[in-house]
Amino acid sequence: MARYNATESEQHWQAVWDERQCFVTSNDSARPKCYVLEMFPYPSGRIHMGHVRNYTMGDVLARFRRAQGYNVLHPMGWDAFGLPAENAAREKGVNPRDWTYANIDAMRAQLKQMGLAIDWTREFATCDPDYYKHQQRLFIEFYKAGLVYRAEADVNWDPVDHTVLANEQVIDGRGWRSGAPVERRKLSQWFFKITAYTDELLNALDRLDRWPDKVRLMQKNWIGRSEGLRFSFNLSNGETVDVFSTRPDTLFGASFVALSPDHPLAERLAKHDAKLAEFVAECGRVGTAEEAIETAEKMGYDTGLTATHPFDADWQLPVYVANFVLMAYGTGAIFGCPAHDQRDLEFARKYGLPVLPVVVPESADPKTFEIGKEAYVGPRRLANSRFLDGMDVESAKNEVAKRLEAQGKAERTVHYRLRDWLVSRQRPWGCPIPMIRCGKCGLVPVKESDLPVLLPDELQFKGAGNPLDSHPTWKHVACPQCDGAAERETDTCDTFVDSSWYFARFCDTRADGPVSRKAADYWLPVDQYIGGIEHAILHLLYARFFTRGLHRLGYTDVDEPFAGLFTQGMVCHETYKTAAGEWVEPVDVHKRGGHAFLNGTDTEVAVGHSEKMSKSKKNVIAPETIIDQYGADTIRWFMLSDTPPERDVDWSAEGAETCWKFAQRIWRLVEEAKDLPPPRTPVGNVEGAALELRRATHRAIAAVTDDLENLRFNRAVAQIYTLTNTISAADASIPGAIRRKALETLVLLIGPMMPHLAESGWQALGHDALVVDESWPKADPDLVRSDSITIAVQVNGKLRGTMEIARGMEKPLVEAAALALEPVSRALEGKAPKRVIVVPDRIVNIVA
RNA sequence: GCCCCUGUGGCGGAAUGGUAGACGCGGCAGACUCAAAAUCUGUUGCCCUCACAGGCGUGCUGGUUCGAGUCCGGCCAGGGGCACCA
Repeated sequence: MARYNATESEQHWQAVWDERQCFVTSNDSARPKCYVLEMFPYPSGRIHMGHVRNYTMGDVLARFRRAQGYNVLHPMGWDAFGLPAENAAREKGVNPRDWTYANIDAMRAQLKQMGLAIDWTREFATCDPDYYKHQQRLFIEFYKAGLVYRAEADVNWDPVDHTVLANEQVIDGRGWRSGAPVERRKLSQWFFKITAYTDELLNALDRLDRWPDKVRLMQKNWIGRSEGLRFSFNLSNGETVDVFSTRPDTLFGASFVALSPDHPLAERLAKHDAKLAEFVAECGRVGTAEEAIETAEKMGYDTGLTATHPFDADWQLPVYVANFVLMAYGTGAIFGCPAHDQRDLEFARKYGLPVLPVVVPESADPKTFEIGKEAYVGPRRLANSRFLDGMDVESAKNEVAKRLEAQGKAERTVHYRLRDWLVSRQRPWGCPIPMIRCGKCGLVPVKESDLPVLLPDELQFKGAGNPLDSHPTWKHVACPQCDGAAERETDTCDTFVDSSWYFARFCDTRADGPVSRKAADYWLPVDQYIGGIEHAILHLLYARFFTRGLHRLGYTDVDEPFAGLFTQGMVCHETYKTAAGEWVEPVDVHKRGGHAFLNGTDTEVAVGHSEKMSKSKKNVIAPETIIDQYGADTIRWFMLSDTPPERDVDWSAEGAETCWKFAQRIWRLVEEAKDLPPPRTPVGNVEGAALELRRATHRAIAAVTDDLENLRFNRAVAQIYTLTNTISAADASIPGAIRRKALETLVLLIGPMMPHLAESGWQALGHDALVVDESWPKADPDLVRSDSITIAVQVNGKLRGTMEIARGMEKPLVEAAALALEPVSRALEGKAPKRVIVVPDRIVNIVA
């Protein structure tokens, strides 16, 4: 019997699918649509296991939906702008464009080897002028619609990548790519007005019911809505200062007012107060890095001013400038209530300010309750608060708001953590921002007829700074309005802009405008989006915002780009380290008796935790080596087996071997079944073992279908193993036609997961058509549920036996049968049962 | 610090409040083989037992229930997100 030759078979079927254009998708079909999308890759040069896992899942779903009769859109493209190309340019002297397109060619070939059911006619890269010209047009349209603006702001400066970063791109005070501590700089930059949609982005999360709760929660926290009261204090110098508080109920516990060092009032006061100026300057020097913030002590400067308590004209509070008050949140000023806010407490202790509890826990006595090192932030009753005494926190908040509003001093407001999206990057390998700065006319968009603003062919990467800025001619242009000498914007778009609308472009990649309304109406939203959890905030939030922008501009009717989201886990692998502490690659390691050694030696290496595959830990397995050895179907099967798709999976050589053996096993079954009579051959009455095989087949169809619908690939795999075992065990007593039918069903069921093997098997079984053109098998409900079932019999909740009964058997009969069981009477020890609970077709529990 | 998630055999993991451990890996025993690989068959949570029969088991601890891996409370451990956001 010939072994299954995966390499040969896979090349063959990929060529066949290609020739017959099996996966080229029409925008015009009577079939229901299904848009399946995986997050498109950055063209680093080669695919990694994370890609394999991601694209396998999407491919299974795309093929499954296709077989179910959907018109499936499953495209692929390249997130092709970004820093690695610039780094390659700097290190190797290549052109970033050439480097990028060469990488795309290499990765496309690798993806094709995986046998993905992708419509390659829709492929594009974000660095294609034909893509970014539309992005430039969108930028201008967003600008005209008031969704883009330029402003001076404190920005996050990455000193290694020499660019500014969005808030979302600062992780623990460090740049998301470089890992360098981010510095604060005041610069004039371009922003997308994502805050125009804050409420919508927040509220719509509730309707994204096919998104993971975790991602929705992360976005919710990121947007960070808090309701509170904004009100003003009268100051001793005749001015007023606005503060924002979510806890106005604690107003009688106030012991100071604090301004941010960046507050306009603080800056004004500093002009006449050298010590204050020095204090403000020092606050500015403390970085935003995590350590800096954690270790930074609460520091304040007493301005000498006082603020009058809103409810007591005789009550004066000192006004400080304090380093822990952020200008960017709320009003940049607070009232400090040390008893009920940890930061205020630390500040008050340091500067000897009063700490008066005004909310007291139920268990405590208001007269003796004291605050120690921890502020009390719990619920219960107001105390020491005049007209608020005895109220609960919520009522007190309302009462304060009501009274201050009546005085015209306050307003109930909502504040958010979310800031506008800073999109300018001082990088040359990105989509040029299509704006021109004219001395006379100010900021002027590039004329539509002048789009695209193309990147120059050659860029000089010598020295620091943006090569677009230092290019001899590129930035010098005539003003589109006055025709005078003007300069181009040399900043480019954050690459997250590129990925914020690519899914809409896929709907019609030949559209004259950025997005074809007709195609978008047909395809959007994406039915199932699949990618890594690391994009839970950045990419997914930006894409949600951008889709709203597209809606406003009339390109689409939808607000939410991704109706279904699935976040897959990472691919991990064991790590190996020598005694000297150097990482060792898995290919250089072999295992013997539970220990690992360097190949060809007896030098033991330490086996470390399984971690995400990374170059630095040298625990990367290149997918192409696995595909070369076992074929794409094996690696695909591995990615689907055992581990639930949302969890991290451990790659293992043994596991890959197992998957390969399973492919061979299927092939053996096919070879053995070749000469069996076709499934339609009359077999007379089907009963006994033959009926059981038929039932097992239909149960498998039902189960696999249900599991694939819900992306439970690991369970679908288990169901397929079960059916395979049943088919293997079926002997010659079962009519050949029924055995053959079972096997053919198995071949169709593995179609989405191991598509090449399925085609080979289908062909070997005598079919002329392709599996990709076959319909998904349908389970017969009558065969899925059997007539007799095995139910459990418990005594006092303990299993004492099982019995096989007819489905739907009447309760009294079931009860009698259960009581007649020998283990039951033994457990009862002659006692009469107190009560018998019969759950039809499920269980009997006898209470003794 | 705040918020969230997860704890099940040697391992990956199954299990609408109803027979815990499906399926896979690994182990053990056997068949085939001169032998090995591959393949096939059986077996495999732990304890006691020759066996039958028992007992114990889903991080710990209470509770709800005829019945809890699943629901509720408290703890412990691991992971993730946010982090001077008033």
